[in-house]
Amino acid sequence: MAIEHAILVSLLEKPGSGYELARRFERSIGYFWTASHQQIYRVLKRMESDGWVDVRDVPQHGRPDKKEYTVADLGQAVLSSWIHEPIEPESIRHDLAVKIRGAAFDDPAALIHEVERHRRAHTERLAHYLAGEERDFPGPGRGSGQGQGAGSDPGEETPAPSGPLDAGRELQHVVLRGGIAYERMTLAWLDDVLATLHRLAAAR
Amino acid sequence: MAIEHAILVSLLEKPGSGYELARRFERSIGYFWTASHQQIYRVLKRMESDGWVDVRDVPQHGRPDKKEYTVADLGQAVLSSWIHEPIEPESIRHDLAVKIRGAAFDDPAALIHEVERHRRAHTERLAHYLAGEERDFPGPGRGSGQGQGAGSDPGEETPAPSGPLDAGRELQHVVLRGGIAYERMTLAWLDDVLATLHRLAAAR
DNA sequence: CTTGCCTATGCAACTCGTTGCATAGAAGGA
DNA sequence: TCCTTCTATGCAACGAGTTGCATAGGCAAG
Repeated sequence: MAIEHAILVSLLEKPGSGYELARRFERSIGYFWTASHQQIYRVLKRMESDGWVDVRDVPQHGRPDKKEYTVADLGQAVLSSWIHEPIEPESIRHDLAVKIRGAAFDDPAALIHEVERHRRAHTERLAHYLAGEERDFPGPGRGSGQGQGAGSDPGEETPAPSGPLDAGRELQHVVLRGGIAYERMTLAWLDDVLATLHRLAAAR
Repeated sequence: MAIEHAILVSLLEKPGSGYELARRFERSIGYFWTASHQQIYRVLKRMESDGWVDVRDVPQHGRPDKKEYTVADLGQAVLSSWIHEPIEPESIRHDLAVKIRGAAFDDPAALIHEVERHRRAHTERLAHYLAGEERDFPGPGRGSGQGQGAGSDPGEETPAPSGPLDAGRELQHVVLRGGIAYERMTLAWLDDVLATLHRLAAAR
């Protein structure tokens, strides 16, 4: 009960075809949700027959036609009611943590390369997020610093360019800051893991 | 291809029944992996018929008999080869982030209670982890501080009580530190989200 | 000119995981 | 006494998600 909602949000932000959705799920939305194109096509078809979205055939020059999906009124309503119903705070599911605990019954040093590989991948992701932030949310106002929560002073309004309709942008930004904080935290933890593995290898 | 491995690790740390495994998955292992008892029973049965684990019937006084599972040689080998094969760095799948972006097309203020609820849940989890750390890993050495990575100086050996066989404990501790860092990061981010929502609500 | 990649959509088969239900004895509280 | 909770195991049905494959035109590099 959730890919539908992610698709609805993405289509509200910008209508598009199944293919385009699949690419978005590799990018901005995919930072916190993944889905393969097969799944997206299947779900879109169901959503269409349920009246959550509308389709429109768009011929293209030199490319296959695409079906552009838009959110229907019913889809809006479904999304709204989902937003209002509470969900369980989710727990992580981290393969690497299982491997680390399993390494106690194998050679811990053998994991060092794997952990370094993950570290590189997360470094890349962080750089990618930061580049996206620089591109889409420039300006000095509230950079994603230490993730210290930016205080909780809702009183002070941003003086100059506080447009009325950029709630969407603000919310996209806070989600992106979450991704950045997650990657930073993960990198620090992986350093901790590496130090521990090295210590164990040295003292074997 | 992973619950099997989590079960193998858990059984290596301590043999037990399906029921006991299910309870562990709500606790220590469940910090980074969840599984319902139905699934555990089903997988255990398959693992047994594949020769990865051995079963032993244990009669009990005043309670239903239980089947105690132990890891067989083949299971050890399977786990070892899994540990040595590389896995993809996983991405998160965070429902709340979808809701937050979706709130742009609904009332952002309506999310405040939900986010506060999540914040409470994560506060509890953090307290739970910290209590577990205090209990299982006391002593001053390397408390889970800012998650700053504890440096990367593998040269310095802990002088006094560096037992030879607590590789398992060390690895359990570093995984727990990961859970703690995750919860701290999440709490900071939720504060950021709350501040953003309040700002938007004030400027609506 | 062939090989491979990009756009674009989709089916079929399978595994993974959740939800709902069932059984059954013992212990403890209302 | 009845109701709930805990231990302990399990089936059946469904939904979610992955993997493999198929089609098909255009474009670019070797």
